[in-house]
Amino acid sequence: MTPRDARPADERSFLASYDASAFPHPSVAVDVAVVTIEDGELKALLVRRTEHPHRGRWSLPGGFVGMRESLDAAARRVLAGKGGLSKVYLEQLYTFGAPKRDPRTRVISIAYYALVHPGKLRDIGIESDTSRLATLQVPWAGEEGGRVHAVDERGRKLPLAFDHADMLGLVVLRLRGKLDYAGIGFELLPREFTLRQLQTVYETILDRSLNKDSFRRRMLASGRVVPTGRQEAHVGHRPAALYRFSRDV
Amino acid sequence: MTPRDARPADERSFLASYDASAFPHPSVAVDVAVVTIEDGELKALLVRRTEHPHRGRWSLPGGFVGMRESLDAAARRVLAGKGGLSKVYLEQLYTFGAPKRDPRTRVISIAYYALVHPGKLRDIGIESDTSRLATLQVPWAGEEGGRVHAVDERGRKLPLAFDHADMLGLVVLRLRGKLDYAGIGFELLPREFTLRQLQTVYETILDRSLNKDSFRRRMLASGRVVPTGRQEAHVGHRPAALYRFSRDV
DNA sequence: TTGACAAATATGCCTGATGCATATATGCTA
DNA sequence: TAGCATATATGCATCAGGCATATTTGTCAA
Repeated sequence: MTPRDARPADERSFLASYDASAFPHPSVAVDVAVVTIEDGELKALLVRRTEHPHRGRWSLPGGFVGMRESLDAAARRVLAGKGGLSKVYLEQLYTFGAPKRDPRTRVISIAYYALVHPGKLRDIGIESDTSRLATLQVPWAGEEGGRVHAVDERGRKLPLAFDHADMLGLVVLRLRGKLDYAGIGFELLPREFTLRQLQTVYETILDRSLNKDSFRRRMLASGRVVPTGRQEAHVGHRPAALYRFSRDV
Repeated sequence: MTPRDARPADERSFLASYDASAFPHPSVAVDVAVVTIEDGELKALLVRRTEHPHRGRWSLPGGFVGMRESLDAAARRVLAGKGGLSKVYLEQLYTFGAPKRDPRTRVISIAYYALVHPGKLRDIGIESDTSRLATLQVPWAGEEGGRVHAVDERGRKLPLAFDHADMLGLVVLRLRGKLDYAGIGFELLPREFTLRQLQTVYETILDRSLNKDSFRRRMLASGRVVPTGRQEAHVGHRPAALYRFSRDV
């Protein structure tokens, strides 16, 4: 939509008929869930809040949307601010707009999620006092009070600010839904990977074990996975062949 | 996100550290695609714009989001304004925020889609000078210039305002993706329906024909379709059994 | 140098779902 | 009351997924 439909449709100029300052506008922000898989666990990048509200809690990195900036551009700017994450898979997730989600003023937030493989994330030195990679604990699907928890390396729950737990919960559901459909699994792996690594990504996202043989057959038959001719080295057993993702079909 | 992360984290009160009037905010609107299936065609409710910009073009019904109103509530309010569409399936689709999508000022629009069966829509008297049910012509998936067209009953293209063609395109993709997964097909049918009607819904959304026997077996085996014991009447051939949707698996 | 190891890779079979063809049932209409 | 058009039922071939078993191959330790 755009003009106020309820307005009398007389012949004033469109500038006169739409006065942006005539009523208050909400603030618009983006929040970005940077997700990776490490040691068979889903993890997300969290930053500690240093200001009210929810001071001391953990939140997704975010920022306000500039007046001349697209939503995607705002999300990429937030990513760039977090140590140079560029060229990563980024997709809009959902828009959160409960009137009281921020106690200060009305803030509507467009949530995004980015997928990175753990090596890339560790390279840019994420862990610090105000930034960490938190493990996502996903309760059983549809379970009562099935909210996603973020925990530290010792399993202690990290308190999340605002509705960011809802955002992370939606990320998990979206990943499960798009896993087969789109090439999401590959975004969480380095450029070359073994089928075992790919299966671990699938099993982590789906939170269930998969049949090894049929997984292998299905992936090879899909044509989205092509052998590079190389194989792993120094793994203490027969090395697996390395594959890469093929976008075409 | 919420506070300005770049701000110095000193000890001023949070009210002082966040001045909503210090920088301009975009307008926030919702647009709702009311979708139905009639005569084996996907159709959407369009309204004719009576003001600039895109005066005379067709657009999705929409409205601005109130400062104390959730996004879902805003979308339902828009629906209620269109002749009393309540209790319909409504789901957030995607948020469109290109800086120039509205030439007047920055407007960020959260697109929704609603699913209705055609009887319900016809009952409330949709067709008029400024409102109509337009057929969606969906080009072959991934085809060059694969934009969705809205056409009138004679097949003439209706010009769409803003990025509303993109919105309708996304609706179609979303419907295809969620068709098997969620109970979307049933929202486009009356409370009791035949398996043939359900198959037509599936074929219309997927834009391909399905095997009748396996479709029937699959639906009955899914447990989401239960017989009511009743059957159609006066159809000029053997009447089909009537079924209804069962939410519990 | 060689054998044990651990996981990758290969092969075969069973089962269930889907595609397809054919046969039968049934309310409506002329 | 016969014919019609479509629903419903049954049988079979094909294919993908689940599962078990056998073989292959770098690594590491004796």
